Amino acid sequence: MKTLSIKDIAALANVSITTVSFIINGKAKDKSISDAVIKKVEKVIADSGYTPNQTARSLRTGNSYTIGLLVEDISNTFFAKVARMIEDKAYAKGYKIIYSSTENNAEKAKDLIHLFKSRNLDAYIISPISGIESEIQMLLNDNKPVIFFDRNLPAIKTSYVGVDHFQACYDAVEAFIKAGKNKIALITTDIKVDQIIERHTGYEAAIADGGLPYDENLVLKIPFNQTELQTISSIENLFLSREIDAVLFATNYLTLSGLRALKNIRRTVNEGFTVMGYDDHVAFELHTPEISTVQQPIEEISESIINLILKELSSKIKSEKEQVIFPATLILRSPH
Amino acid sequence: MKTLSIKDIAALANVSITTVSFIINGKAKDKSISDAVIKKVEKVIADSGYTPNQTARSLRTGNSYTIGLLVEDISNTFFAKVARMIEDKAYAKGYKIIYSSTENNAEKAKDLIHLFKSRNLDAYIISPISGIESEIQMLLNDNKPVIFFDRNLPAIKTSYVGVDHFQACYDAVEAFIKAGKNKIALITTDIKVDQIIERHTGYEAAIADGGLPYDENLVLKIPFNQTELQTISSIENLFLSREIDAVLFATNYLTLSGLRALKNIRRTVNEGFTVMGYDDHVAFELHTPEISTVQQPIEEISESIINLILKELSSKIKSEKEQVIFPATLILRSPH
DNA sequence: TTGTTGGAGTAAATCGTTTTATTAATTAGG
DNA sequence: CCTAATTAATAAAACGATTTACTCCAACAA
Repeated sequence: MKTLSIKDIAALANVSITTVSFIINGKAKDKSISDAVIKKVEKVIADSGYTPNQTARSLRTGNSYTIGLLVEDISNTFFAKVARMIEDKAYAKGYKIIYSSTENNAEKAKDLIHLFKSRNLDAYIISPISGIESEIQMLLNDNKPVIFFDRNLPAIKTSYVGVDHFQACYDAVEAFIKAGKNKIALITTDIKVDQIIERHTGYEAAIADGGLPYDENLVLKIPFNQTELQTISSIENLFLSREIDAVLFATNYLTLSGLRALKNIRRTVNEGFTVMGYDDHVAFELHTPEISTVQQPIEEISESIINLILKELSSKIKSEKEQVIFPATLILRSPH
Repeated sequence: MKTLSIKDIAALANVSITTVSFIINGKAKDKSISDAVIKKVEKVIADSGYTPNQTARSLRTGNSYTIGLLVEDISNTFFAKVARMIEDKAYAKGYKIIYSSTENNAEKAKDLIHLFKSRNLDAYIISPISGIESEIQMLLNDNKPVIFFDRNLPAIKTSYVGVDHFQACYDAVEAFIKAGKNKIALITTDIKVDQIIERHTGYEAAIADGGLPYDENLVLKIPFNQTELQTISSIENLFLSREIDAVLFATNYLTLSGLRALKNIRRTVNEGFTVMGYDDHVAFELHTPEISTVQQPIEEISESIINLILKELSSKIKSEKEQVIFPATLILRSPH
């Protein structure tokens, strides 16, 4: 039994294709189709289990009820959680998600954007990397909503949902200082995007405001493309070579590498050596002792993203771009 | 500047649409198009940055170079990792992934399958639940490859990639017994699928073979739809009310709940009370002491899934269905 | 000379919808 | 009674590709 088309339904109901189409799309009243015909066609559709071919629809109308999600790595817990929440909310409105991981590689990202474009996606949710500006601009010229999150591309004028990382890091360091720490390390990456740089400047500002000297030996910038083993050993090295009483990690995966490093060198977290992670992770909570962390409000972020998209999609006129910045929350656990 | 169509390319190159299509699809030689024309058209395409509209292609050819992935929850680390690996391998072959989470809800899953079908997906990777048999059969009748993984649906004859959970649990319990344990608990869920039931029978068999009495009070079946807080308290209850010297968890998330429960009741894992988790998780490795676990070979599973799909897609004739079962590995950590 | 073959390319049908005209029949207005 | 407006429905074009079936011409054989 091959799948039915609108033609078959029209034949079965003894009406024209047009009539069926109007009924499917809820335009029957508008186009003054009689109630009797509506009922008849609806019955045929229900009995046959017909569903319209989305591809044909998409070709004709130019939209696909599909939203593209482009992140660095979908298996990263932060992105996976955002993906899940976005999916839920999109599903409720009849939208599906198609995703890909850019691996922080501009070439791959550009390629993916072209692929997405050729599929008539209705909107894009992107955690961008520099080097893809012109493809993003292409999407915007196409009048497709593009929402950045997690990271921004200042050269592009589009909506952005993010977190105030400056303040988050400032608060984290300030908490350390209030707890009497004065040899505070920062472990971050060398990726040159605002959202990472802000974390560094937040750290610097809090150090300065706390009256501590800025010691560049306490700041470790991990090269992005290095293996985790290399990262762990750089961190071990820092911990063994410098006197440190508190450490702030600037990303989730660096925190995990840091905890591995601590385990390797058998240094325990306690009143004399406290740790602050970034983004929450079950491992922080189950760690002994529990690990404090800077928590991004994932649910709010996801909700905000999907709301912005739905707003843009539903308004005919070009809606203006918004910048939504959420505060992060300090989750302070045991020794702090 | 609106996007170009094959028509525009044909006009720019002064040839017919047909010729352009043949060239794009590498059929030029076959259809005896002259080298000069091929070169000319290729130049026009390169200069204009034209990419064929995938939706139109899909409508005409009936396939979409898109694979659907349906799992219980994409934010679960196991599924997120599988998703990522599948995505990588699919991308290398020009396929994209579209995913959704079923939330273990048959109605939602059926709905999603219809949605997917109306989008002409080329193949489906599904961690199934019972109640969706007829929709799966519909896909198979349509001649679309469907690969089950993680869970199977015995009523449906299609390829399955999974793990020998019976043996995994048998081995885990056997290891406990060899270490001198004799009050071994099992914490599992009440979902009635083979892959969960096997874990129980593996446990039972090892208990029996080890000469221990089967004590049903040591087996806790957590209802699927209960909140995590409820789960944690049931587990605490078990630990407090029974004398237990070892515990095997049957799923990843139950292990995490179990570790939370242990933390709450301040019971530490040591020689007298050992724990075995399911699926690996950073939290197990960073736990103090480290938590042993039953590890599914995620990379092999993903690779196997994608290979099966590509094989089915490339062979014109109906390829036969395969059952691929991998062994799990016991990762034994500190006190064991 | 005629007929066949192969090379080089194209016109038109098709995929399954949506949407814009258009038609035919009925009703209302003057 | 004639025209205009409304109701109820449809035919056909369009979306952007792929693919089948042609055409046209030159070369070659008999």
